[in-house]
Amino acid sequence: MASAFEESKANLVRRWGEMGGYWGISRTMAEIHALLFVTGRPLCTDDIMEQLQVSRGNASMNLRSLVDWALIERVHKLGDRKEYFQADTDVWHMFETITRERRRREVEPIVGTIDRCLDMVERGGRSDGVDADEVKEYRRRLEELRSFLATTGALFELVLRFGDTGIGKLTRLLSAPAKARSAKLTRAKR
Amino acid sequence: MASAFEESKANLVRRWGEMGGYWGISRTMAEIHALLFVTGRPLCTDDIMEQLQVSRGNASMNLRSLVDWALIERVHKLGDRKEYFQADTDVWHMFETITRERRRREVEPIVGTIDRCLDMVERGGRSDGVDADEVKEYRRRLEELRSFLATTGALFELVLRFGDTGIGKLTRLLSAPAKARSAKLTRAKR
DNA sequence: TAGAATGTTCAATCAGTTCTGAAACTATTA
DNA sequence: TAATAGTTTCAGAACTGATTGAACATTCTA
Repeated sequence: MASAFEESKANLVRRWGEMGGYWGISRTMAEIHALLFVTGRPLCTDDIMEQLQVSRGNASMNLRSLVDWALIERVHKLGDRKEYFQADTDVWHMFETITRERRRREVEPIVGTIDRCLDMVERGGRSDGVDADEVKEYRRRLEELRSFLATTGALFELVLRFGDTGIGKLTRLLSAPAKARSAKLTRAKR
Repeated sequence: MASAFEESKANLVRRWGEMGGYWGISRTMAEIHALLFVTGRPLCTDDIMEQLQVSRGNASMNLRSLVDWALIERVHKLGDRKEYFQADTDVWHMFETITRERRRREVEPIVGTIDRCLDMVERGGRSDGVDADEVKEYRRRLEELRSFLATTGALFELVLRFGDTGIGKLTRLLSAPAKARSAKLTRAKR
């Protein structure tokens, strides 16, 4: 049973699962995703339960989350009542999906909080024995932070706009010596 | 006590702590970092214990981790035996530090695994009843994944090379209409 | 409609992490 | 060297989040 091929896949799944932990993704969710990613063809819940040794409930929950994240999709087979799942195999699309979702969940709330915090010191006015310079410095920091987050956001959108194949070009382009750039860049367009 | 300024800071610290959870960082570690970031001046262990209501042990451990991550540094005051800590307040530098560390811990192992997995199917040879096309497709996927990781790495280094202030320019530049670019870009250099 | 197959939910349990508090340790001063 | 001030370590407590498994819901088939 354990051909080199199978073992290779199993290895990757295991490692991917470990890494999932570092990301906010649960181990099992990451493993399921990896399994679907390496397998290529759609698998059903029972396949997953068997191959990863997890309970039905667990599989069901995590499959749902993955579908919510749009990292996998349900597929149906004619004449088969079971639901099958298959992973998005376009790595760049995966990246877009994950990053967008994470920005929404993690960056946006922070930006909101920063704005609210700036507001507070703004309208809070000159109170107590707070040093005016200290407040000014505080504001500067918050504004820098917000602008940083905005910039990474813009950068992200930009990278996506260059898309799937363009991005390799883009980096090669930008790391090329400045002189060579202008000509190439106008050709890259879109 | 609770001036608008204080409250504003406390808010930010709380939110930052919550977000820390999403990152692999523990809540307290994130809160300490936030506290130092918003406070600006160095604080000692007791300040932190009091303001965040955590135990000495907890504070000590997390301060150490933050120093390990190079997100804060120890400072000493003349005529005071206590250790003080202060946060790196350059947001871009923070970004560099964190991303570099995360790449090392999270991306590199995955790349290693991918290579090992590719090796396995390579030297494993034609075994059992495995479909040759399936293996080929599997290899394609792994290679795509590896190349994706390499590209993001390159992109990251690139962004850093543009540095602190240059990056804002870079994105504005690149999102500008293609025509306007060539002229500006040669000026941006470095 | 019964009953078989499949999917979902959720309370209880389990596993992994973080936190506390006190003891051990280190460095400094008198 | 003893007393003092500060820091680190660590065993267990508390907490958090993941997982199970059984009950429930749904859909299909005869």
